[in-house]
Amino acid sequence: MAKSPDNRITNKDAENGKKESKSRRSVEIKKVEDKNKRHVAFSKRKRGIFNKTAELSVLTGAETAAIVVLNSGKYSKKQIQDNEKASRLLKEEKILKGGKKSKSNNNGGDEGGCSYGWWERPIGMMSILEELEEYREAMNKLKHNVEVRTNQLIRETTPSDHFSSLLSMNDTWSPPKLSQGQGCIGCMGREFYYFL
Amino acid sequence: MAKSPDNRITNKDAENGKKESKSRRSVEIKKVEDKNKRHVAFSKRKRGIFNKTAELSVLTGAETAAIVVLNSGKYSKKQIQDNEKASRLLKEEKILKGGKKSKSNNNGGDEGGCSYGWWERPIGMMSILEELEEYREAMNKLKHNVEVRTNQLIRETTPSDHFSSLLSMNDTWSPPKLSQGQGCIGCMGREFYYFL
DNA sequence: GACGACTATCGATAGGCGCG
DNA sequence: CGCGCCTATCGATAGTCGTC
Repeated sequence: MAKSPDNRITNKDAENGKKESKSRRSVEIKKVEDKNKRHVAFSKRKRGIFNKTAELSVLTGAETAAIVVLNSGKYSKKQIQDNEKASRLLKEEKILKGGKKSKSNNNGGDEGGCSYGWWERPIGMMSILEELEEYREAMNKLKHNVEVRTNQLIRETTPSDHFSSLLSMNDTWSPPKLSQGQGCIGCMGREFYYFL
Repeated sequence: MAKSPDNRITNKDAENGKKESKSRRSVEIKKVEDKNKRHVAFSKRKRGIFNKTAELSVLTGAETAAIVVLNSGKYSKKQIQDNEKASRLLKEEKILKGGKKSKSNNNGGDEGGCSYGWWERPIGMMSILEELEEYREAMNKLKHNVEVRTNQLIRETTPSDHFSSLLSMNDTWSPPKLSQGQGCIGCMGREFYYFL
């Protein structure tokens, strides 16, 4: 911070207080209450995380996976208010193979049922992440997919390109299109994308 | 990042002239060959990803998990030996390493053969990520842990603080210290950190 | 309401450097 | 060698506007 060439815009010194400028300004890490803004942030940051995860995989050769599951308000509420209905709903959605136990003891309240983090929920309300076991097969399939495809693409393009296109198909399960990717497994909403 | 002002140096492709800037300069997303640099990048980026993942969880209330597994040389080799196909591939890999111009540096052993991404391996060489099933129980434990602890801390501090401390304990399993966290599950090497 | 595009900023991080 | 700290930059993204 000592020296800075004047060739850059350094008008940051102008104000001390964190007010609002037109764009980003030191975002506090706390639940975004505005549903719309929250969803926008979710989309943007989700993409960012997938990119980062993919990049790490490429750069270091490590196995990386990012899993992001956004509990829709509707879903959460159903789960909270009536676990039986929730179970049925889940089955209808063909997301869960079998019913998971769920307790109905919690606060509810928030429009998204996200008033507190998923890690804080009672054990009875199994996290979606805990269903990972069921996805093992899917992962194998995905791996096979990748193997067959020999996705050379990944080496010629930046991960960002892949993901920006993949991420644009919002919340839709598209098995045949999952050939490209970056060693990243992404889950959005109740749907799962397999980027690898 | 589509377009950039003209006052910036936009050398994305085929830039032979080394920009002598002291710090970061448009890092190309490809395997970092230098082992030391790669590991540094791994540490830094891993931390960054965990932070991001944690932040997303807090901001949107989504369930998020980041899994990063750096293949240690030992493990990879052992795993390879246990599989016929893999074994054969190992030879192939070594040949590849020798033949490739990129590997002429200093690493005879590298990190157990990471010359190509884990997602490219044959199915026989099961990915570490595919062992996720085994971690389900651990995840439950972790969840219980968090539930009991009622980690209020997460709401008063930035995720970064938690993680910087947690990440400092490199590759050591520390169950009792995992109470705080950020809805993020991290795996490093053969050890697993449960940040939630 | 959701998304894409743009812009101004903030945050992440590649290089360095020093320590143990 | 690995890690922490520093600094100069680059990349991610909060706000905003325009479309559908």
